[in-house]
Amino acid sequence: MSVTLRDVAKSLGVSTSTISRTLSGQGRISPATRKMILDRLQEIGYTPNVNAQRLASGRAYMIALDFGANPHLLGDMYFAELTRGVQEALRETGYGLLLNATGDRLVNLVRSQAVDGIMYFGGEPEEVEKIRWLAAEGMPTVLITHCATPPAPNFAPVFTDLPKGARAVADLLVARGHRRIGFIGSYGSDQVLDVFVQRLAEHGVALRDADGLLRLVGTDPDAAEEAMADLLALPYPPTAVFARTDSLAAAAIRAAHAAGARVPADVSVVGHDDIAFARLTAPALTTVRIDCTRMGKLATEAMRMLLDCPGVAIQPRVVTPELVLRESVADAPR
Amino acid sequence: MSVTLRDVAKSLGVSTSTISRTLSGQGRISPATRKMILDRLQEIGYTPNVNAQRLASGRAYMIALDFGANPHLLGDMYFAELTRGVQEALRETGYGLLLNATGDRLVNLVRSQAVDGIMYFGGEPEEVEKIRWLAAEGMPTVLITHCATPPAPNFAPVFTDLPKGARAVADLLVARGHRRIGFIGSYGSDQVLDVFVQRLAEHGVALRDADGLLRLVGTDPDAAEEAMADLLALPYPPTAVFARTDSLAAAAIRAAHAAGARVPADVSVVGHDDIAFARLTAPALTTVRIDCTRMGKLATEAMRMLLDCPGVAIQPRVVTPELVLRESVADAPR
DNA sequence: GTGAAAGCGCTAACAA
DNA sequence: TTGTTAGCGCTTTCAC
Repeated sequence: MSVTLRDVAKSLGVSTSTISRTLSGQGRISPATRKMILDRLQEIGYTPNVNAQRLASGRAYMIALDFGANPHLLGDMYFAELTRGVQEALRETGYGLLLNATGDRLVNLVRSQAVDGIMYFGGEPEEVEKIRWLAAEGMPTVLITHCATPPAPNFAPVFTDLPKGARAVADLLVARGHRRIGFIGSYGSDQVLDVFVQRLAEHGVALRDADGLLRLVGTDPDAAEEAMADLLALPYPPTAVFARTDSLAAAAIRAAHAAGARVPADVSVVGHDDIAFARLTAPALTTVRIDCTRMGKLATEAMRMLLDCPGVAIQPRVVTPELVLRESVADAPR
Repeated sequence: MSVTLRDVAKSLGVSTSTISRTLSGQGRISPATRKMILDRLQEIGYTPNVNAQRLASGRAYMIALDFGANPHLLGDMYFAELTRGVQEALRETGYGLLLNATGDRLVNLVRSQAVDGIMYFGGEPEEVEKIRWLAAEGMPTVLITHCATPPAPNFAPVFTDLPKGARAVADLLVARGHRRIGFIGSYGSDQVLDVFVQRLAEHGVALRDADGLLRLVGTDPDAAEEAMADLLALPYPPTAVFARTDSLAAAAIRAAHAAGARVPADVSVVGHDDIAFARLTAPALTTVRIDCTRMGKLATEAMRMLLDCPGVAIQPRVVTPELVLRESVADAPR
């Protein structure tokens, strides 16, 4: 078949272990032999069989990245950006990235030695619990999520400070003179919504479902368009609307146009996530930036800590959302 | 360490090979033992070591998906959708998906037995050549691209019929009465542009750089905004503009708004790719749909053919673009 | 600093 | 139909 370590060893007149050491950098070898081996290896064009390496060493040199059941809730952009961050962090580390191997049960991924650890992106309570259980079973896991979660042995969380972003939006809107504010998005309980409402309350602004200002439409842009139309048709319509995702915000802008309302002159719109498209709406979207690439990087770093320093306690890593001011917010019309 | 096949065999009173056969489905075993083994295995909770399997069988049960140097040219959405398609097709096949392992040289991926085959997404001539070379070297490869390419041993292309889409756009615009048409996007040579211009010519419509109607801005939305502004400032401005990507089209719409031109009443805009956001612009974008999820599926199917039936000639698979009519095109103003 | 040798856990001839 | 046995190609003690 292909050229093996033994073949090479024989042809170089050294033992397999010497070459193995040279390649791994482990154990001492004289600079001379080292150089000789490296040079000859280059010529010969030898490529180690990774499966043999994995079997012998008991390490997979592979990390799994798995997305929860709700990839759409969080959007494709999350996926792309997060993955990019992971890839960048993994580059030149010797680790491979195994994508979304669900279907295999997650447990088997580590048990079968297919991967050394699992990075999981998701936020449902049951998912979080599952991941923590994996960690408790001894598998290195990092959870990328939106809720603060304490670290644990073999477990490192990476999360966003969602409340901070929500507060920033509330502050911005109030500062711009808005008193009548609507919200579009989310299903049931949502940290962003909760904190947003609470912060508004602190400013003396009430955002009540009873006033028709709360439209829990989930993540469907069509529903968001309807919701926005409803909002604008209210006897006393909001002068600003906070949409839970940029897609919903874009839909809201569409609905505003359709209703003949100018954005932001008549109604301000704020999005959330800052996906690539947020700057391409007309007007460009003021939104809360979640740096997913960064999350991917942090997650990967955390995983490498878990792998390289087993037993060492890991600090949770948090990504701070950032308000991105663009064109879709103006002073409240008087 | 963990429980091995030998442990299990011993505890069941059978040989390792019997269990191995049961698990793989290869070779005959009596239904009775088969059932017994499966049941006990369930209880015991045995998980085979994949690296040992891979080493012993010489198969990696893993496929690489690699993106070329231009992930941005083709957009993150391509990435997300394509990957989704691949994942769906891979589900329950027993194959894993190794993402973007470049950094390792592609050749080593197969040589090191890390993967059984490589799916590559990219279109630069040198990339295509590289991939064909890999195939010639005996590595199963599928190329996902935009240019028709003949299949070869170990090589299967999956591509889009870009000319068809370009023609459809030309036909649409002309049918709607447009005679003065601009183009935004692309760097140098681009099949879409070439075919678009030619088709327009067949309709008796000239799209000439000399008239300032050709704006080769690459993929930068900001540049596209400028380009659109320029276009609209022309003494004799176009009544329709075809943008090479949806992002550029969105930028063009923004520029039109800024210039006080109504879309589509004053100027029609057509995009390309139909990314998720195309329906969220205001007005919603008429565009050319490229079904990336489908491409991912087809690519995966092709790869499995390559793997399961080595030596068998593979038909090239082509994805047909589809014109998606939305709101951004209207009859030419008179 | 280097080599010999014993596995890593499984698959797949080959026997039986 | 089932068991025996020899590897798969590498890492890693353990001597020297």
